[in-house]
Amino acid sequence: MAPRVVDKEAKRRLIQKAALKVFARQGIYDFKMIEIAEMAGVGKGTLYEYFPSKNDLIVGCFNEFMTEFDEHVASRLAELTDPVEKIQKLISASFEFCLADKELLDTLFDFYAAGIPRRDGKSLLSELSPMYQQMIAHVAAIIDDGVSSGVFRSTNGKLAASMILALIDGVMFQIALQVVDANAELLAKQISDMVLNGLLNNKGKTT
Amino acid sequence: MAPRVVDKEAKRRLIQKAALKVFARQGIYDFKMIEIAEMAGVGKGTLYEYFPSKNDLIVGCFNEFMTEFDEHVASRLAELTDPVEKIQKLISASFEFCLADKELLDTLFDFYAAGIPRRDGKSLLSELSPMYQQMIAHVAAIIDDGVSSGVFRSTNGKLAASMILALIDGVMFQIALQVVDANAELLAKQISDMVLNGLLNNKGKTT
Amino acid sequence: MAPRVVDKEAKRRLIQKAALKVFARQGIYDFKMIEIAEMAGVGKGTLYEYFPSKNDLIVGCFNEFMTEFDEHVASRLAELTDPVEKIQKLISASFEFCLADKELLDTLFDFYAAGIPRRDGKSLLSELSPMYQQMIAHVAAIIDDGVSSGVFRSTNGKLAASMILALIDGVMFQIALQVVDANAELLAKQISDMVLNGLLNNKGKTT
Amino acid sequence: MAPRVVDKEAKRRLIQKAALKVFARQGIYDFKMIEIAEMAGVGKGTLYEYFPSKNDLIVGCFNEFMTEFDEHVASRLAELTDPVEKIQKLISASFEFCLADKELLDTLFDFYAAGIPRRDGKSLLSELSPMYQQMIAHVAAIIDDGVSSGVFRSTNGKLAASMILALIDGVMFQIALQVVDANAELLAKQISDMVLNGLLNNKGKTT
DNA sequence: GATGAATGAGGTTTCATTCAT
DNA sequence: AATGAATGAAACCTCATTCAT
Repeated sequence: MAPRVVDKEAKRRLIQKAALKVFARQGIYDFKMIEIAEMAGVGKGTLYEYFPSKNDLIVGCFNEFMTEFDEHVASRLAELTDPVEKIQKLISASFEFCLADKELLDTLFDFYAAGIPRRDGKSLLSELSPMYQQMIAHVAAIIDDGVSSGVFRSTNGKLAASMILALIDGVMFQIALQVVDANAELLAKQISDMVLNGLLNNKGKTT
Repeated sequence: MAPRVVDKEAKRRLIQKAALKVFARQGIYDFKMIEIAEMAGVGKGTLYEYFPSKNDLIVGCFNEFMTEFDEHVASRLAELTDPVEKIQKLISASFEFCLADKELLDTLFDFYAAGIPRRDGKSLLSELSPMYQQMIAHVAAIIDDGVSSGVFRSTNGKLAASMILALIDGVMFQIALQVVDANAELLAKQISDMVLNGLLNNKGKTT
Repeated sequence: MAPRVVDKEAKRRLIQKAALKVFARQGIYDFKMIEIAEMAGVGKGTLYEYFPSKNDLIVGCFNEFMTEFDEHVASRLAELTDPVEKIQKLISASFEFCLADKELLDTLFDFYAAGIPRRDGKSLLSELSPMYQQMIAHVAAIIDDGVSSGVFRSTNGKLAASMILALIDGVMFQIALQVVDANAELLAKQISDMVLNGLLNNKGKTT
Repeated sequence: MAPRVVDKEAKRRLIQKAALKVFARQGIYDFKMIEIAEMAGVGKGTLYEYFPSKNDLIVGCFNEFMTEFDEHVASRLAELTDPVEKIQKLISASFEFCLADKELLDTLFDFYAAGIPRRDGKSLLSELSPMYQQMIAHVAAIIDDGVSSGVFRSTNGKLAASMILALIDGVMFQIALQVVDANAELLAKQISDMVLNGLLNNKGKTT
C-alpha cells in the first residue's frame, strides 16, 4: 500500500546523463529541452520536476561533472606521499577521467567558457572560478611540500600549480580540438616530463 | 550617378569591433543582433549588408581575431634567430596580444569552445582546428631547430610545441577566469622558466 | 500520466476554417499568422503544432477545399445515369458548392492562381494541376458516354470536358468579380443551355 | 547644350517589361523590387522615379496589359460586321494575344485573382471589375445584334456574353495550368463551335 | 508524479523605401 | 536623373515554460 516510489535521485542522474549526451552533440547553447527529454525517455514536463529551468539543468550537469572529477583525482592521490608522484598522478588521473568519456571532453570547454566572468560580473557557471581556485591551492600545497623537501627547486608554488593545471587544460583542449592524439598515457608522461625537466639541455651542466 | 560612397571595409571593421565588445559582455551565444547594431551605431539591417547572418558575423570576428593574432606574433618573431629567444618571444607576444584588450580575452574561450568539432563533425568555427594545427607546426619547427643545434635536449618537437601552446592557452584561461593575475610579464617569464627548466631541482646533477 | 487530451483532427479543422475566413478577407498572400490565430481563438504557436509553416497552412486549406468539392460533386452525380443529366448536375452542383460559402469563392481564385506552374516548375499549390486533369478526365468520360449513346453529337470528349469546366470556372470568376449575379440556379440553367444547345438558331434546320 | 534627355515613357515601358518577366517567374506577390531593378538593368531608386510604390508598379503593369489587350481585340474586330464572325474573331483574337507571350499568361491569373473585391471592399486591382463589365457590355451588344438579325436564337445577350468570356478565361486558365495544349487555333475553333452549336445532336431535328 | 498541448515573448531576417551623393 | 547604402518596421518561427489532466 505504499505509493509509487520513485527514486528521484536516480531519475535525476538519468536526466543528467541524457543531458551530457546532448551537450556533447550540440553544445550547451544550442540544445532544446525536448531533445534532452527524448534522450532521457521522459516527457518535457518531467525535466522541470527535477530542474527548475534550462540553466539549472546546465549548472546541475556541470556541478556533477566537477564533483566526479574531484572525487576521481582525490581517490588517486589518496595513498601517495611523494610530491613528484603526486604531480605525476594528478596529471595522469586528470587525463584518465576526461578521456574515459569522450562526450565529457567535448562539453568540458563549453563549461569552461561558460565559467568565465563576464563584464557584467555574471556568468552561467559562477562556481567554476572558486572551484578552480581550490584546485590551484591544492596543487600548490603539493609543490610547496616538494620545495620544502628539496625535491623541487625553489619556486612560487601557487604559480607553478597554475602552470601545471594550465598545461593539463591546454592539452585536453587540443585533444578535443583533434590536433593531438588522445593518447592519455603518452601525453601524461610527456607533460610530466616537461613539467619536471623542462626543455633545456642542462643535464650535467655544473653552472 | 553614384550614391553615398563608403569605405565598406572600414565599416565592416567598425561592426566587428562593436561585435567584440558585445561578445565580451554577453558571450557569443547570448547576444542579440540589435545590441551589436546599437553598439556600432548603425541600423539592424546594416549588419546584414556586411554579414549574411548572425553566425557569419561571429565567424567573421573570429577570423579577424586569429588573423591579427598571427600577424602580431609573426611580427615579434621576425628578427629572431635563437630558438630559446623565439620560444620566449612567442610566449610573451601571445600574452601581450591577448591582454592588450581584455575584451578579446573574455571572448577567446567562447571561440575556442565553438571551434571544437561536434559529434556530427560540424562546429561553428570549423577553421579553428586547422589554424591551431598550423601554429603547432610552426612552433614545432622552432623546437626541432633548437634540438638540432643542441640547445634543447632531444624531444618530440611537435609534442613539445603542443605543450607550450597548451600552457599559454591554459594560463590565458586562468587569467580570464580571474584565478591568476593578468601580469603579462611575470607570467611570460614564469612560463618560459617552466618550459625551459622544468620543476625539478637537477642543476648540478651529473646524470 | 496523460496530459490534456484533444481531438487534434477537430482542432486542425478549426484552424482551417479560421484560415479560410482570413483568406477571404485578405487573400492568401497578405494575411499574417497572428490573424489566423486570433480568428481561431488559439495562440500563434498552436498553429505551428498543426501546420509546420505558413505555406503548409495554405496548402492544407487548399487540399481540404478540393477534397470537399470533389466529394460534394461526386455525391450529387452518384445516382445519375443519363449523360445530359450528369452534365447538368455537374454544373449545378459546382455552383451549389462554391456559392454556399461566399468566402470560399473569394479564395478559390487565389488558389487557382497559386496552382499555375511557374517558370521554374514550382508553384505553391503543385497539386492543382493533376487534380484538375482528373476532373477533366472524369467529365470527358461522361461526354464520351453521351457521344456513344448518340445523345451528344460526335466531339472530342476531353476537349468538350475542358470547355465545360472552363465555363464553370469562368462564370464563377465573374461572380467573385461581382460582374454577374450570384444566382446559382439561373446561371446553372443558362450554362447548361449554352453547353447543350449553343448559341445558333439552328433548330429545325435540316442540314 | 540641351540637358540629358531621357525618354521617360520608354524607360517606364522598359521597367514594365522587366516587371512582367519577373511576375511570370515569381508571381505578383513573391517578387522583390531589386529583382525588377536588376532585370531592367537600373538601380532600385530608379524604379521609384517611375512608380511611387511597389503596388503602383503592379497596377501599372496590369493597366498596360489590359490596355494592350483591348486595343488588340478592338483592332481585330474593327472591320467586321457579321455577329458570328465577330464572336469567332473575339475568341481567336483573345487567344492570339494571350498566347503570343507565354509570360503574360502566367501572370494573367495573378492579376485576375488580385482583381477580386475582398470582404473589406479593397482589392489590389480595383479597376479589373469595371473593365470586365465593359467587356461584357461590348460582347453583349454583338450578341443582341445577332439576335435582332435572327442569326442567334433569342437569348439574354448580357448573360451569353458572360458565358463566352467565361469560356475564354476558363480555357486560358487551363492552358496556364498546363492541362490543355496551347494550340490557339484549335481551341478557338472548338470554343466557337461549342458556343455556336452546343453539345446536343439536334441538327436535322424538326421539333 | 508524469505528461505534452498550448502559449507568446522574443529574436532573426527580409525588404520596401528613402535620400545623400 | 540615377543610384545603392542604410534603415527599421514587420512577420515568421522557435522554444522555454506552464498546467490541465
